[in-house]
Amino acid sequence: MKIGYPCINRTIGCCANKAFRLKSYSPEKLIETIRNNLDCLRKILEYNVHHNIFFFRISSDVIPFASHDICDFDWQSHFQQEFRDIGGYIRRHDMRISMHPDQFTLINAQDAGIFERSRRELQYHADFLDALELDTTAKIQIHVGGVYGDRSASMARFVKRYHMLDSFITRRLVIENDDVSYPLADCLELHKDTGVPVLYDEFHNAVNPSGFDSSSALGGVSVTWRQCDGVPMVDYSSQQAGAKKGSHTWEIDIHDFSLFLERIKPYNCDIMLEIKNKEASAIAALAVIASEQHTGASA
DNA sequence: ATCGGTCAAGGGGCA
DNA sequence: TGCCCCTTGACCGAT
Repeated sequence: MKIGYPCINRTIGCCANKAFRLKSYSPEKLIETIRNNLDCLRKILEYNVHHNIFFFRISSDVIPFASHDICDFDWQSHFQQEFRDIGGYIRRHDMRISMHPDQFTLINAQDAGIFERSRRELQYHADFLDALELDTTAKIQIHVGGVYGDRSASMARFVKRYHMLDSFITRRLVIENDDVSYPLADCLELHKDTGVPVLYDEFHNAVNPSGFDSSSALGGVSVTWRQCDGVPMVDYSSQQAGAKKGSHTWEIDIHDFSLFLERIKPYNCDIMLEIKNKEASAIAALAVIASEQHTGASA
């Protein structure tokens, strides 16, 4: 079991997801920004290894505007050496990597143009992971998409569109139960029609449930990940006290996390902590696991 | 130097 | 239909 955090490190003082406004786009600015982001990504990964954190979500913004019309820059060739170095570092340390395109990536969109832009965005993410020469256990996670007033039609459209995607995308694609539209039961249904692995989000399942507790959810998703997909990825967060329902907590609740681990004990998975203080919570979570293993060994 | 509205991209919920 | 919210942090123009 690996523990990870998404995109940003708050300790080391650099930013691997630096972007800029479309209005101020220039090829020079793009190159400079990518160089900064890759340098920082490398530093974050080194920090992670040093702290036994072997799961990381890489920001989609490392290459700003990568799938936008304005960008015709061949970043793969220009930064080939940097990608090889970083990819080699990831593989040497057996790190697990995910990426998460944002909410505008909708493969079940009614509009063909939105689908096409989403397809290009997914292509960028797949190209990125390919440039790092990572195997198919490195995943791209997306939500199912919009409901558009007709859930079954929109799920059918997801299946149809999924089958239109090239295999170099689908071999990395996984879907995640979301907090508003498509709960876990729908994702498992879509797995049946597509074979897409399902990434279980514990917090979304609490906010938008569909009859699964943590344990049965893990049981359900575990069989959707094949050998070539790696062990299931799981997103974990908890509610920020006093904030709007669905707000991610600032700091991991160690007690709640321990209970979660206990409930999913029979299953192996890699856990992504979607918690705002990032690496601090990952380190705290690792301490919990270490102490429980110690307790278990001496019991 | 600091503040805060706004940022490529959509959709959902509510009035 | 139209408006505001989302998740999120940082850009960048206004002051």
